[in-house]
Amino acid sequence: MVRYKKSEEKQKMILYAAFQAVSELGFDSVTLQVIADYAKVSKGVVHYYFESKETVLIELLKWLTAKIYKKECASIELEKSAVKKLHAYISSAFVSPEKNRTFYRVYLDFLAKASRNPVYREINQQFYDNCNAIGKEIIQLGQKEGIFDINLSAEQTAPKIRAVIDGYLIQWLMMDRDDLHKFYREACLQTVISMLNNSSFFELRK
Amino acid sequence: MVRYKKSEEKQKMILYAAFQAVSELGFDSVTLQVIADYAKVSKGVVHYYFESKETVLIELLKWLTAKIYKKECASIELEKSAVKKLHAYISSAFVSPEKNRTFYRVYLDFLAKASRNPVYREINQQFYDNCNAIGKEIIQLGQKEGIFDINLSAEQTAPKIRAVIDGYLIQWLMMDRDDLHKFYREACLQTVISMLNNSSFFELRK
Amino acid sequence: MVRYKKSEEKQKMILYAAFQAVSELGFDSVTLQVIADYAKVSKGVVHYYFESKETVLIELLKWLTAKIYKKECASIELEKSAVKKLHAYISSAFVSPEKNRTFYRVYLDFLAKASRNPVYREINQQFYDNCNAIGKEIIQLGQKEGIFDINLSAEQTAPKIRAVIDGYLIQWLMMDRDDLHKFYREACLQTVISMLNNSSFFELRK
Amino acid sequence: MVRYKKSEEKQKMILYAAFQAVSELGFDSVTLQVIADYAKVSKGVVHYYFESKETVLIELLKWLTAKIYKKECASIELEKSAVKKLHAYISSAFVSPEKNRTFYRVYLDFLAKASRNPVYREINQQFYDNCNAIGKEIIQLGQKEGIFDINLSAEQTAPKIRAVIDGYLIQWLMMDRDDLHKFYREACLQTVISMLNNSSFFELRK
DNA sequence: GATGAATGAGTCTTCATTCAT
DNA sequence: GATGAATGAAGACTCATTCAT
Repeated sequence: MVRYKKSEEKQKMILYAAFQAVSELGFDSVTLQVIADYAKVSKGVVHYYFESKETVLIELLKWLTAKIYKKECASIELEKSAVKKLHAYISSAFVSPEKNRTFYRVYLDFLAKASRNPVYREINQQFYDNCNAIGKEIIQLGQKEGIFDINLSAEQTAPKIRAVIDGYLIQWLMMDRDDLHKFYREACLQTVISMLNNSSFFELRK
Repeated sequence: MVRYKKSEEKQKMILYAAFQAVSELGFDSVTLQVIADYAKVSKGVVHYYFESKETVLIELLKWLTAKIYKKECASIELEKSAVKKLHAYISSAFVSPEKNRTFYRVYLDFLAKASRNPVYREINQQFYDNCNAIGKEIIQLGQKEGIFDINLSAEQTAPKIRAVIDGYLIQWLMMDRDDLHKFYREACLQTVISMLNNSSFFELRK
Repeated sequence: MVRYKKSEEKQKMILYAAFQAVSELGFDSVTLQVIADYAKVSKGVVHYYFESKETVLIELLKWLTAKIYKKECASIELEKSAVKKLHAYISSAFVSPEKNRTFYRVYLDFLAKASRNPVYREINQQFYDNCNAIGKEIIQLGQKEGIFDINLSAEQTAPKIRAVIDGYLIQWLMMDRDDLHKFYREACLQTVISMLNNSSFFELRK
Repeated sequence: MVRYKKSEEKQKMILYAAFQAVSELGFDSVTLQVIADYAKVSKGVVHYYFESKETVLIELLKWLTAKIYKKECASIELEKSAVKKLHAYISSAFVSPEKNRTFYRVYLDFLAKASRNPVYREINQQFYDNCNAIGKEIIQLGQKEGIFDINLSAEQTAPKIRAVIDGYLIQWLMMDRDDLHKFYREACLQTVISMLNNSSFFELRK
């Protein structure tokens, strides 16, 4: 069957509607009817553009992680120094309470699914890989600049940055306090920087 | 009363069955029939002990987080120094690939729900508070011992420890590689220690 | 899952309701809701007793063909001579306009399905085999009695009897004229008898 | 008009596509999309040439039975004697395993529908009438030739020929064995001949 | 003439919940 | 206390039909 042919635009529209719907209601509670309602189309249209509900969700997550990654890329590209790039990266991750809430709600549903389903895990792995590429770039630049510990393996350290970002953002989401968003962003930045600066210190004192 | 006791035991049994079931299948896919099957009781029994499916899940998460917390408490109590307590705490959090997988799958489902539902959020907050109490105790002890940065607010820093632990464990879960479990535990420990040691450094260089 | 345990009676009731429903509306138009309505139970009950709609239909056809066969068996057992048994067999097949209509409508749906689906074909083959056993018995008895052509292979001739019966009953059904039922029964009987008597004649004149 | 002609051709094409589709999938499973796919046209075209799905099916069956009848007519016209015409008729009915399978699958679906729906029954009646005209012609010729029982009413006997043909072909279809096709054709021929030869015998011995 | 996007009614199926035994 | 039969609401999915282009 020839699908996806013409209106890729409409597909995107449906995905965005699904994103809003999932964010507000959660994976379990989102029905195709709800997605259709959010997209202001009939139920049949969703099926017309996507084979199944599962497909909608999978495409949603591909689209979403790709979008996040692109934004992060764009924001670090504007900066030159490692520290500024790191700032930019983390600021991009902590974009705003509203957007973080919307995204991380969906992302948590996604992670929960990914913990059991290889298809979702694969998509997340792609996201991780992309984020790690960013992390690696920043670490290596910082090492060249002499401000990050030269002994760190960029390869092994990059994932840790993402782990810390996600850890903080998830906790922030759970706190349900928008006013703490800035605090969490700073905390995250601090933790990452201390991680990149001081592993040698840690080794000495261990 | 003996009867009451027996009831309580059976309740626990059902909760444990629900835990296994949710871990394997996820919140969405778990039905009361499945829980009953895991518990080797009839479907009616589950309803006999719990008002509704929702109640089962809520009780499950109360029980689960309480259990995790107790284990963590027990493990740090055995140690005297701050560093050893921290080790014990993190080792307790990174108990084993199998147990971490089982727990964090459920916990992710839980967090996803909690991001929208105040009831679940409340339960998680209790868990966070408990964990933060542990964190605070360790930080303050370390500060007394002179090995942790004295300028850190224990109150504000304790949550960060949990954020880092969860961040690492979630990423580990996504990697689906049991052999990396140890690596993630060490990375987590390093990050936490560098966080506690070096905030002054960070301040200086910023 | 433990199904089919207790109320086999209710299963039969649902099958009978399905039989009536299919006969009146046809396979395509019969929904589980319709079957439930005919059985005067809720829609869920049908699913409780049968895995799927397909299962209902398959069981229906097993049950139906078994029932027809049993009746035919019972009717020929009462007779002693080959001709009388043949009469009984065909009379049993041409039981009454109402019952023939009800059964053959369903049976035609069944045959249509069986022409493409091995599962249904298998069930029909069982029915054919049973009918052929009846035919064989009659033919061999008639040959012993000296009234049927001794040169006929009972094995090869028995299926022909059923083919002729079905051919006539299907045509009768299409005519939609109850008053012709008797005529078709007699025509069927004649054709079968001439088939059993005269193959030698045919050979001679060919 | 050329336009009209083109239309007619396309209609035939769609009907033929529908025929193939129904034969392979059955009435229930055939959708307009499937028919369109088989005909290599868009879904809209089918609706352009036919009012509704039902119309497609009805026209299909008219077209199909007319086609079969024409072929049978053509084949008996080539022969002179009654026996040869009968041979030709039955050979035409038993044209080949492939074609019989294709046709009788559809025809069974058709009969199943006809058993409840007067519209389809009407079309089939037309087919029966046509077939009976052939049968009558053969019988009367045979009676003139002195090889068929002169006491037979051609009017009443002709339908029986078709009943026997259909009975055998349906059973053959159910056996799913192409190698038996020839056997069933011969058996059908024998049965019809014995039917036409020997009714007087039957009367005598009854 | 032809296309295929859009609609929404209708179907199967699942499952939490109720309740008679 | 315990069971599992019964219910029916709700969801995913299909598909004939319509209609703008």
